[in-house]
Amino acid sequence: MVLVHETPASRLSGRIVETESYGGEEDPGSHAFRGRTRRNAVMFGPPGHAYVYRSYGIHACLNAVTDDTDTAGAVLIRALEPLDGIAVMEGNRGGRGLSELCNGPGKLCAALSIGLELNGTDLTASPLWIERGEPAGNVMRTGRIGLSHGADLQLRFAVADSSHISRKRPQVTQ
DNA sequence: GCAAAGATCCAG
DNA sequence: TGGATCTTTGCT
Repeated sequence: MVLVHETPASRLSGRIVETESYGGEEDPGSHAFRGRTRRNAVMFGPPGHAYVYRSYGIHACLNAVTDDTDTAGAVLIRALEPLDGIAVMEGNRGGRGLSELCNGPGKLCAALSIGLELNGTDLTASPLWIERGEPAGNVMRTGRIGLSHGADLQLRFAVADSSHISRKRPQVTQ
């Protein structure tokens, strides 16, 4: 799968190499765990929309809403392998190495100029969308990262041989 | 109204 | 290893 953000200046895209999935009230690690709130309202909306939230007051993180209306569920995009607009991404990220451009949820949003103004946008009718790319290679399944609850659930998926994922040797491999 | 924690990142 | 930095949330 390939994430594309078409900006007025350039086309920015990258192959999705790492994701985590989040559920609803049954998932203690999800923003939707305690029900619908102002921030996570998009997760309860129709699928195919972008859920962008602010993390630690500084970073933006991008999710794709997956479950049907009134059922919370989303996939967090955690890392990309840069494809189009690499020079622009390096500029957005302050001139980092290629493997440092998008190897984290906050980083890839900075690189692709994805901000909170894109929260709730329809991924099928906006400058931001996801399209089918080459099939992923060796996909490993591990525990989710950075959570204080539900981190033991094996809901993180990453391409094992990619050099663009956030962590090389995770806790558990399949 | 106030306090605390958070799906992170970077520098030292 | 800890600081930056600020919004959302829940409790008083």
